[in-house]
Amino acid sequence: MNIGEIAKRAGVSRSTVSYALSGKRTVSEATRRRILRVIDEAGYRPNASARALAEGRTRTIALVIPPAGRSLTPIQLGFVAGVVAAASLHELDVLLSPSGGEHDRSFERIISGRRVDGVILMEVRLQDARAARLRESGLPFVAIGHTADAGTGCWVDLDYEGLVGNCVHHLADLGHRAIALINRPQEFLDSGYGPARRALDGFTAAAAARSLTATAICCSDDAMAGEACVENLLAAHPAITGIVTANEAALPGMERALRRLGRAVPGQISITGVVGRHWAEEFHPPLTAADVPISDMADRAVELLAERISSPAAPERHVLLAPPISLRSSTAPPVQRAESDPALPSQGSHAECSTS
Amino acid sequence: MNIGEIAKRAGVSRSTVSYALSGKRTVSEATRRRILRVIDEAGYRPNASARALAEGRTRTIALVIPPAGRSLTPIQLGFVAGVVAAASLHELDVLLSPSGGEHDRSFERIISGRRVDGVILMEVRLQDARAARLRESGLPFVAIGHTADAGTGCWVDLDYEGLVGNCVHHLADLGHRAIALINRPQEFLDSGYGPARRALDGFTAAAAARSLTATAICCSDDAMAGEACVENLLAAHPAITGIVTANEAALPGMERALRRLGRAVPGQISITGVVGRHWAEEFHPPLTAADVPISDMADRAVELLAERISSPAAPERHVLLAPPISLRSSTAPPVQRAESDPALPSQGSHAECSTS
DNA sequence: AGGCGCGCTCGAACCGATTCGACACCAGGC
DNA sequence: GCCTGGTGTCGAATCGGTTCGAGCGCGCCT
Repeated sequence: MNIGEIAKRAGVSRSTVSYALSGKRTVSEATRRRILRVIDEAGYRPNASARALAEGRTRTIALVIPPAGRSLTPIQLGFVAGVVAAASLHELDVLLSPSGGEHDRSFERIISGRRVDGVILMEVRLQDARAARLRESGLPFVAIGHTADAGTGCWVDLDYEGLVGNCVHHLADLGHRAIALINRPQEFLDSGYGPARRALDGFTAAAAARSLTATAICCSDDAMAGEACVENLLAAHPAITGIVTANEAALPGMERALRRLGRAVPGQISITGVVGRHWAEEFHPPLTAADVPISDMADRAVELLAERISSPAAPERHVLLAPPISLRSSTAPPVQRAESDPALPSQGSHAECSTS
Repeated sequence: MNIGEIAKRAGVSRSTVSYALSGKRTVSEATRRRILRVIDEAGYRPNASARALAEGRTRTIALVIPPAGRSLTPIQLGFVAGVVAAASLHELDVLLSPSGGEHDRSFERIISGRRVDGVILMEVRLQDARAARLRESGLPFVAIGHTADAGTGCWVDLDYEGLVGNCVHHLADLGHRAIALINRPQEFLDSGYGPARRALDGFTAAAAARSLTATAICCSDDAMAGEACVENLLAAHPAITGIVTANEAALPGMERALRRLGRAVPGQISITGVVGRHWAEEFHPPLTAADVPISDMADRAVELLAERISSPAAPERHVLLAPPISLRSSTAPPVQRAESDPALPSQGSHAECSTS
């Protein structure tokens, strides 16, 4: 069933059918009605490949995900779902492309075969080969996270530096004097992954500004690493009363370690950070944190891309999101140790216990 | 840069370029070399839309995911990644399609616009409108999970009935006499979601075969629900010593509840079930479970689909996977309560505490 | 009455590939 | 010397749409 068949049945030419459907030229009401009735009866839909060829656009965007071998984190997962949903509202379909290693052929196939009108690039690095390739190809694209040359290209990102800084200030305001950052894995930091780098920068700067004793460590993206991390951290730095985390996957392990060490949250240790809402709410007690606005980011990315596709000459736009800290119940003023008025003996004794 | 331009530069006709590339007719060695050199210099790749139109196939498959609004479970996420990776090996691209609610337009667009050569349908129900639509359209498709009329259509599924049965037998072999099943949410059961239904059937049948006291309950797909679920369960049925779960998302909450109730695993309560490996390993202690072979399932689904696309007349194939139970450390013989030799007084007293 | 403009429709070109039939060329066999 | 068969190449048709230029019929204005 193609447009020619419809035209024949309606007794008009193919072009008239096309115009009746697109509305790009006027078609008399009577003719239009007749054509639409035939189309309806036949259940006709224009062939997407033919239309793409003629129009020069595919109405499809690519979403480039990190190497598929490694399991995606729930935050990335949410992002994928968000992009699909947002694209659906723009009548765009989403082609999923893995990248990295053997899958680069797929990426290359999609780019150079002009299978898509634009690309959303997840988890970009400060130096990113895929971004460079896209720039060279001239295909519109939006990066999630920005590359080292932040001025060029469109991107949507989270202000990790500011957000982590806010967390530090939040702890400092409560009276904490010794704090720690639990960051993403060391290899992310080494390979120039922006969020990890900027989380560290923001942490260091804010801690310095408030004259806090600050310790930053990296932690693999899993619960077991989080558990070990917190144990080592508190053993090496017993004075720490506040923790900022940029690593959501480690949270369940952190919770486990704190419980085993007998450190109450927020009684003895306050925890905050930048994590997905889901993780913040699953934590026990619910985590006071800057919630990563995943679906916001997905919406903005698709919006930026759609805009760029329709007017490629428009200036490149950037979006830097900085969600507020959602107050839940994992932070509180630190326990006063032996100094002024020991008003809370039970908490005090607990604290002594735990440091032994 | 198109095939005509390449032909001109190489001094041959367009068809010769095409044949040199596809190898479907012989081209002299000298000509072929010349053409390839020109292609290489120009960085030419055939336009995917044009090729799709001419060949009548898009070299793309659709992966239909559950309504995107609800967060995907990690198991589904892993499946998406697995399908993308497997498809990449077959030189197929993957178009992601949400389904359900407002997103059905996207599904319809993909199907009737012939954007893809085949479809993989996730999370099918026993009665599934999408499967019916696909059957009607004649597009090859593979379902993950099977519909009520299991004979028709291709599918890949897990033998939930047998697997949950194995878990029951495992507990029975260890000596447990009172067990429970923690299933997927009630609404899944009600809406005819196969895995939930078959898990229940397998549980009931195996428990009856071994004359066990059996309780089956449903539980929402999140940690808080799991926590409440285990608490209520053990309060209502204090005799229970073994739990089988088909709900991986509830595991963290179950762990939390058991710890708070002071029930040691596997000392006082044994736990097993059918869950993704990741979840089994994150559990504390590591969960003895039938690991859902996610990437296996993805591979098989893509393989079946690729086969069906290349030879649509071939008989429809089904794959029912039944992975073995991986022994980790969350199951053990039950504590003997007050009967024969009370060899473990401390555990016994704990048990008394917790039931109070 | 002639000319103009407008509304509607048609035919043909085009997008960029694949594929089929035809043909030129050359070697070998009678 | 002619026919045969195989090899290599070309031109044209085709896939199913979109879009442009042109033409037709009609009413209105001068």
